[in-house]
Amino acid sequence: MSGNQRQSKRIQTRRENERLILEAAEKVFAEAGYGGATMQLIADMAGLPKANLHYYFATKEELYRTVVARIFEIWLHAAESFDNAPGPVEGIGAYIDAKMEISRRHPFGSKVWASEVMHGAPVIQDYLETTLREWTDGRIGAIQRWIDDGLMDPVDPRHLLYMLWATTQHYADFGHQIETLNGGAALDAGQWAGATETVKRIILRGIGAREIRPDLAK
Amino acid sequence: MSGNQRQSKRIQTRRENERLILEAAEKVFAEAGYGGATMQLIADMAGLPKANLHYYFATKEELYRTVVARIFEIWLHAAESFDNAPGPVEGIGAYIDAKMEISRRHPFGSKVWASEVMHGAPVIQDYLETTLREWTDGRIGAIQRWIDDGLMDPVDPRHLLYMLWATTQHYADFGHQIETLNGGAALDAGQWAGATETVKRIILRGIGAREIRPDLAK
DNA sequence: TCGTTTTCTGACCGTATGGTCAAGGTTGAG
DNA sequence: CTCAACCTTGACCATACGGTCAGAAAACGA
Repeated sequence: MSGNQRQSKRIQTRRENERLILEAAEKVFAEAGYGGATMQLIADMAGLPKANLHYYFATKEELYRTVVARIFEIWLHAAESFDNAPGPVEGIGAYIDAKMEISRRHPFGSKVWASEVMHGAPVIQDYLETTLREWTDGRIGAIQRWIDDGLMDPVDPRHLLYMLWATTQHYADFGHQIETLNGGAALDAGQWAGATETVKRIILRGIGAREIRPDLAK
Repeated sequence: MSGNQRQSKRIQTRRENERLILEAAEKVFAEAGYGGATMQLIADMAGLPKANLHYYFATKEELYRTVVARIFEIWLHAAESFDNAPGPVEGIGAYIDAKMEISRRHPFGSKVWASEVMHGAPVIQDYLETTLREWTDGRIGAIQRWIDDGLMDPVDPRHLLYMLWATTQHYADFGHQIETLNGGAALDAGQWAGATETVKRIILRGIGAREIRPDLAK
């Protein structure tokens, strides 16, 4: 209860409002698209007057950029699960787990990202050409090393990555379709686990991923 | 050169204009989203005055509905390749071929469909609940029969279908990202073939699909 | 307490959009 | 040729949107 770390009320309010706005914006951009989203709708959902949004974010595009950048951060963080794995079973398995978890917990963010890329990545083209390309090249190298080490079949690493992205993100981006085909109900915890297991199993078996067996190592 | 099948000029012009409008609309809706698309932009791309669009399609929404319905037709047609296949190798293989071909030849349509579903399917919810659900249930039955006949591993057919949709449509919907990671160039014919083969191989192997061997049949 | 900085907000503005309309042009059957 | 049905289009309209702004309110340092 002491005064340690007490934030000034100004900073506290600023953070809280920015959070409210960004969460509302993420949802509205995801559900209506950039063109269909209106500042008024975002303001209403955040519980703030529209003019207040423009106080924190000068323009609609700036707000959108901030939303997309935050999503990219989450994406990058999940990508770390790929690293430092001894083989494809651990690395790709953990990556699928992480990306399925993102689809489940951040469906709006995933949709905003998908929408952005589908429309030609007008605001994050530079991310694609720098950070994403570097990350991709690095992971391609890792996969190739696993292939060379005989830990999996020789599969084009690039297309394998695309498959991983596609299958995991599908559960967020096409969640509405999946929900409809599920009788109108969202997937429950067990169904999410089943989806994750099925995806992991098909892909790991499909690439002929082999467990590392230390007893066979020289 | 005879007059057989000569269309009256009126009908001819009507068809041509509707085609021009629908093609332009598909592209604009795909690139800008429903909210971002404007009738003026579509009109310019079709080479017609805006008022003329409203003569053929009363409202923006009606034009959009028509575009989406056309895409669904293509989708359904490709789905036929699943049928009458003796086993998963032929059925799923042909389906992947067909869907990859759609992604390649109709990227705009695929994006419009994806966008529509991502936004909660406001105009095609009835399709999802009727035609798509029936088609899906039928295919789930076919897959289950293959499993029962020992032609593939016991895999949840539902998630397998989602994987097929996700991986194939990804090449259209996320084509811009793939292009960027491909050094800024669209996939050439060889790369498309490589993608198709990789997807087919990983999935068919992943589900343990076995060729039918007539010599082993009773 | 006082003055300054930051935050908040209703009212307002210019513009772009979906849609309308009336008048003129074109086509084709009788 | 005639006339009705159909097609085309520039000009127009109401609305909704992103963005602005002046002034009130709150927070803060001294």
